[in-house]
Amino acid sequence: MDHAQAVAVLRDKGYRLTPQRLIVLSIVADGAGHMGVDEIFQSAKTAYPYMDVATVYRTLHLFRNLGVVTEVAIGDRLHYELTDPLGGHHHMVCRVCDGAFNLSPHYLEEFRNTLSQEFGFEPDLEHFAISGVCAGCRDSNPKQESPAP
Amino acid sequence: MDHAQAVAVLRDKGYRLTPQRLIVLSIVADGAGHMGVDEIFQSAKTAYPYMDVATVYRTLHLFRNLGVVTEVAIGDRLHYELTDPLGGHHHMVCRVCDGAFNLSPHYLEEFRNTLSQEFGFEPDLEHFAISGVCAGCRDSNPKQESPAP
DNA sequence: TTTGTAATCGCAAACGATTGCAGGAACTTA
DNA sequence: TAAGTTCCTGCAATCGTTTGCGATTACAAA
Repeated sequence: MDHAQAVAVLRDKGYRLTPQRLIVLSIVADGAGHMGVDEIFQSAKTAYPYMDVATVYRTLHLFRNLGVVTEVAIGDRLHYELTDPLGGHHHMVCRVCDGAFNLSPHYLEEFRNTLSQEFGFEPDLEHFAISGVCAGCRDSNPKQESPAP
Repeated sequence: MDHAQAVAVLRDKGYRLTPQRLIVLSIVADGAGHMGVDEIFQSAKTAYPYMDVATVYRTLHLFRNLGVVTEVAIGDRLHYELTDPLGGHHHMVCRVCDGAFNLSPHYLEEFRNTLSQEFGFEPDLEHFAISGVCAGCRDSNPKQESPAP
């Protein structure tokens, strides 16, 4: 999905091409993946000072429902990026450094098949992030605060 | 984990046994799993009218960090239940009917091993819910609203 | 180009969740 | 049992996100 394709999707579905939507789209498209809402909002405000944060949220939700952007939970905040046309990738997010790493969907397919066959449950595995600790932080960082004295 | 064990954990770690904490603990222990915060708060307020919702949140987070309760995301709301002493189970949550179904951890172990071996990434798969559509809703409910005309 | 109309926006209020602070309560020690 | 200290609570302010509403604007049709 690129900028032009996204505009075509909006027009084809009958949604208006407002300056606000085009600005948000450009920001997400030009950003280097995983953009937070406030990051997008601040950037949009410099391009269009009357921009309201509610509009940013509404626009991102519209884009998400149209499949134009993909929503990724990093920590407890949602981030957005242009949808990967090849069926997408998943994310591994380190809870120590907040770094995000891409993961091929291949690794989840077997799990999906098991759930579907054993329980008849169809999981939404398209866009979700797996929390954990990355190799770098695991090897160097002593930070913890869980079930321990 | 039962009520008495939870109290022992609090005392052993040096946390105070306040009425508020004991009330929240009893409510979660007596509830039939997956209790929402407001559900817990309303119930606590009848037992102790001065109870504040901030205290409920602080108490639940403390219990979660101590491993006394398990936090489960259902929809976009967090729910709580006493931690399963057998290492816990996961949840499959239907996004149509919001029903929650337990899932043995066995189904995630293979996935965990793959991530650890291939990427050195240690995922937090202890307490998370898999969103999707359950067999009942899949077979009967026509509700949808995604990338379509 | 002008007009009509429904989609969309900005604003402000509201919501669930979190945090700072000062008073009060639980536990320890004597 | 009484006193001291630290933790914990209630309150209120705040944060990020969502929603209702009247005003504005993009687009279609004349």
